Amino acid sequence: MTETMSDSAIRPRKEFGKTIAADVTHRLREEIIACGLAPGEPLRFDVLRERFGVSFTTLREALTALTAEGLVDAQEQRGFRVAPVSRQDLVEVTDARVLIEVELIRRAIERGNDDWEIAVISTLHRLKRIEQRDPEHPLRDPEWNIAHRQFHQALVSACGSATLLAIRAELFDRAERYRHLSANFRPRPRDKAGEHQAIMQAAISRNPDLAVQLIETHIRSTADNVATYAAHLLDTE
Amino acid sequence: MTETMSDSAIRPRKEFGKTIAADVTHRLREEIIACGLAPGEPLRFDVLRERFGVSFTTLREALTALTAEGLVDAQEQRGFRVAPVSRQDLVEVTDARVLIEVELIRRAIERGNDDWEIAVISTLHRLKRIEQRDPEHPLRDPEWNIAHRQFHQALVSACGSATLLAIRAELFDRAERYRHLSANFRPRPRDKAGEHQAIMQAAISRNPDLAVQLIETHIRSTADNVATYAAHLLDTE
DNA sequence: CCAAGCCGTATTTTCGAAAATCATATCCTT
DNA sequence: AAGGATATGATTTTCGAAAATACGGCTTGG
Repeated sequence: MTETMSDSAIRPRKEFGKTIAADVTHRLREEIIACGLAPGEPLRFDVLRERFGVSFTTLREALTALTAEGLVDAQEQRGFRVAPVSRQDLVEVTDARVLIEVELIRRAIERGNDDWEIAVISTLHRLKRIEQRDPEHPLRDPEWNIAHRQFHQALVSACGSATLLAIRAELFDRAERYRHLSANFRPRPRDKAGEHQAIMQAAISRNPDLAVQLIETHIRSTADNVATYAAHLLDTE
Repeated sequence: MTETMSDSAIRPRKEFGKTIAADVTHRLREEIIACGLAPGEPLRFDVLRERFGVSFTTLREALTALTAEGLVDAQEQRGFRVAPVSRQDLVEVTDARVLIEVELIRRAIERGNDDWEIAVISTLHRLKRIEQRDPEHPLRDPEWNIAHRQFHQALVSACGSATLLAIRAELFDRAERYRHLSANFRPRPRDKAGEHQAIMQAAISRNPDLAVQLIETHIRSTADNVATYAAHLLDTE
């Protein structure tokens, strides 16, 4: 009876109705995206078992799921490692994102209703609010990352295709890892707040061509930034 | 010493260097695509364990991988089932395929070299050869399915993006399942051989606009066929 | 000195039993 | 008799031990 849903003493909280494997998958994904586990780093079972407090099999399931998402690299019979990064991969992910996101923003603008507009506006509002706390290093703030993800998610959420949304989400995660990779070396962030604001306005005022152009620029210039400031990490691999 | 690599007496062959889990994933994928396991059907461990001769954990890993591919549906704490089919899902998969495949065929035509042309021509040749064996029911011939997959794969293989190729392959598999779903009810196949031939010629003669148009028609008319002849299976779910 | 094969160790992969969770039928209470 | 709690059986989920496989150093023969 003293057991509420969040006896978050230490680790072993686990949301109701969810499997431990799904929980570990989620936590591992976050760590890899945040580059707490470096690209190319071997993922040894002993170490992970210690860190997450679960058994071999459960870990294996999580690693298999992340392999399908492109965040982990399975080397059969020789274990897993964090998916390596490369300039080529960055280019591919960026291109794929542009292709898909551009299409989805068009569909969303065409189909979005009141709820969609409200979601776009409110997620941007929260993002800006959080941004004010530390305008210099937003990427270091986990809450900013969540809010940022949710804003971009909201923008395309009305596109009408769960299939394409799932693919988009996967590519977004892979791109976010590259952003984190370069975050420590980037001198100062460019005017992201302004860009997000402009995208929101183009979307809400139902101007698909402008929105598409802004989104494409947003994605490509972020990738260019990564390629510049993480160059030393991309060429060695 | 009598043990060569293919002592394919019964089941337990396993390619060198591969894990059992990867093998089971592959076999399960094929069965689901061929609708040997019906859409929506519960995937009980006891049954699968019997059928594939592996343990709980190995099965779980395979099911997790297929869940990420959209062929299996995980219901946390309540097991797995074959991903259900629906008209909506068919439309989404078709749309996504057109979006991506159209882009990839353009890139492949622009970048393809001699090896690419040879691959396209030879995979089509093999497909036609196999097709002659049973022109009425090609889908029932596993070899035709493989050859068909390889021809479409070859067409886009020179696109230069492993990322997009992986996404394309996933969508192709999901679409192929729908084709098998309606195969038993389709009166007679339309002129697929001719369509493939035309696509090949447009690609090799480096006519991207024509190739794109043919591919889009090819994909959409296949989907329309499915929607028509598997209607009773799509509306009930 | 080098190459090739071999052995011991480190690590992954697989298994089946045990724990956790869900679904169903049963039994109270009102 | 209806509604709700509870026990029971079926099924999934998790675990750690055991088997399989890869890695690295060592020896041996040329």
